Amino acid sequence: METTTGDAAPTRLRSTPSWLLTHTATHAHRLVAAGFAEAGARGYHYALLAALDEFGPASQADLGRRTGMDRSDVVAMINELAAKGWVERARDETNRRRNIITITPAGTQQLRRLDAILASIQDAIFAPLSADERAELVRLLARVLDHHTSA
Amino acid sequence: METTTGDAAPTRLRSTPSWLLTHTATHAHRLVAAGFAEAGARGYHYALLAALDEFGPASQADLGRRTGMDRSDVVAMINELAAKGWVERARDETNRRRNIITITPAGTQQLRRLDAILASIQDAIFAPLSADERAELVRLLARVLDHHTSA
DNA sequence: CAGATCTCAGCTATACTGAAATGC
DNA sequence: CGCATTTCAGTATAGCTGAGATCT
Repeated sequence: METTTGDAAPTRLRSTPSWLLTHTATHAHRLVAAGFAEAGARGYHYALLAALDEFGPASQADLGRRTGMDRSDVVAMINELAAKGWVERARDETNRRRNIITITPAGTQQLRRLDAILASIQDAIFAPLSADERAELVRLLARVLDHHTSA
Repeated sequence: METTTGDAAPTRLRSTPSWLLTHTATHAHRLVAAGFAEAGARGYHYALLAALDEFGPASQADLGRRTGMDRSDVVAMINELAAKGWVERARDETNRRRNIITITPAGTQQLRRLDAILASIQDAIFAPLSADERAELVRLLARVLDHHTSA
């Protein structure tokens, strides 16, 4: 049997935007996590590699701010990424409180692999939406997110 | 300092629908959980009370299917709801494997309280969207959810 | 000294699995 | 017997807190 079959949800829930949001997010998260797991990665890995690829070497605190991750989760994830050889951690000699995290060539390769995986999973998740609808969804969600982060 | 301030996220993340989805869901979830906590409740409580109110007395298995909750989480949450006097648990004598869960008058009252709390939190979460946009968001999310549940 | 950074230990909630007990 | 239901014990992950060590 599937996660949920038949039996409609209460209309109170189905008409509550945040309920729809958290439930679709749960389904999406499950699919993304499963896809990444086959490549030996997690969602957090992708977020960190993407930030390093786009903005260049950065401190762990910067990475946390960029990706919305907690400082202690960044520590743990950089440990994993470094163990797999996807990033390198070096002390910043100009400010010795900091580590400078750099993506390696192998890390860049892994990022490309994850890009491909993620793209196909997005298609699976949002299959019932047209390209225009998907873009509209992105626009609406980005507006809501900005409201809560740039406040 | 806030959860996230300044520092833009990588465009790879900001243009990935499922990333926007899970992050907005996280913010929404945090606000809802905080609001419900002040009333001594959780999101799970609301879902169960809403199902009981709309469909009448039901077994725990039914409630799980209606609300998308796991069977073992239903057990734990019904324990809490029963301890607070918001539902009653009785053995179904026509099928003694089952419990029949019934919402109490106090439970109905609590549901109304939570309705009011939830409505005001939705307004806070989706403040940057017009009524039309919010409705569009609900429509798009419902389509995606249906695709993954009624499959 | 205040404040930033990194790290570790540990907590909570969500979502889920496996297995046992009971009953149809 | 197979199957559904309830219950319990336990796991994994995300997100977060507090505290200490180090450095500016």
